Amino acid sequence: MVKQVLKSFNILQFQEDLLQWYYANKRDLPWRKSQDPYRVWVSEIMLQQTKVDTVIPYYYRFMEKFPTVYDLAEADEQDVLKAWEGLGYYSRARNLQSAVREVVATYDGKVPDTPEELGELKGVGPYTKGAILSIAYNQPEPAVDGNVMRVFSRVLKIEDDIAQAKTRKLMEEYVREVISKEDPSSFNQAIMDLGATICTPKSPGCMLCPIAEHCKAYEEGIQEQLPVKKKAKKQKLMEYVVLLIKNDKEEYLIEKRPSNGLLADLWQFPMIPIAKVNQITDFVFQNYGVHLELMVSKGKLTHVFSHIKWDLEIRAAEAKMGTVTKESARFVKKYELKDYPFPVSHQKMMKYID
DNA sequence: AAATCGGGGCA
DNA sequence: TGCCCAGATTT
Repeated sequence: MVKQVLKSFNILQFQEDLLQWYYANKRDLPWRKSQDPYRVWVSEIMLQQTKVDTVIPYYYRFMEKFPTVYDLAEADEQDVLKAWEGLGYYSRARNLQSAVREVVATYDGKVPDTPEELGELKGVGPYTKGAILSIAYNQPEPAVDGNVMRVFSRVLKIEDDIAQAKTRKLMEEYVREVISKEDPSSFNQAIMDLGATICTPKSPGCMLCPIAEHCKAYEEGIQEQLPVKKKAKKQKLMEYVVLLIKNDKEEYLIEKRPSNGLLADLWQFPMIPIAKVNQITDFVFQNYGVHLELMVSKGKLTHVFSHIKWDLEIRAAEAKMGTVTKESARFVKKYELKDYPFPVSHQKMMKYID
């Protein structure tokens, strides 16, 4: 099947046209200044489901704080999460540190250069494994991300649903056949640059495309119809009251979220499910050991995740007595809040604090 | 195979 | 609003 599609495809000419364009037009990105596998690795984790422009400032700060695998391996998890604060998908940060510790312990601090060893590391899936092998170690391995699937679906007119897992495997087969054996690092990065700047999801710039003459979708004028992707289902609504609880020492009650699930290990102000809205003081006393006097509502805000939508009402409260009984909760001064990693939704609430 | 896991930018 | 983004892991 793969060979059949590629029968009428000039692989060598495609490689040359793509690479010539890349050598002349490649983006100047901070993680392209060296082939240090650790630097490549960090960049690839940060770039998962995240735009280049968003990553750049995080990447600079992270590499300054954790320049080598040893610095990251020895760091406190909370410091790593603080460096990741606002970037999202926080399990990436925890998995990265866990994997780096594995590299220090098992591979003497040297990032592995085989698919088998790399694939065993936490947070390193098929894409990241291929990206490290090709970009840092110059091996002709596929690194199939959203860009690659979009470009290849158009160039070869592949109409499979790219939301399905088996389609990624199919794409890897194509890339193995088409990838440059002389410069696989540049080849993979060239496809990504092309996907990010020319072969974009909407209104692709085919008139500027260096490989338009190889593109079956362009030939038929169906580039806007590809790739095929099943629609995502809409977010589930979750409603909470969020309490900004201040005690007589001008401290605020915060708690650490569980180490599994949504926003794992990040901190937040206490959230009360809307179903308990009529028993807030009881709920807080039972769960936190704190007696409350509820104050005015400070306003509402919404926060949208990939699969959940939070509707939040912000409510002030004063702690009257009692000691905090919840293990994961504590009162902290306003100026100490900056030392804890908070999700963006709770950063938005800081402005309601006196 | 489908659900989970964040946040920002864009039309 | 819905869609996409240099995806991986869990169910």
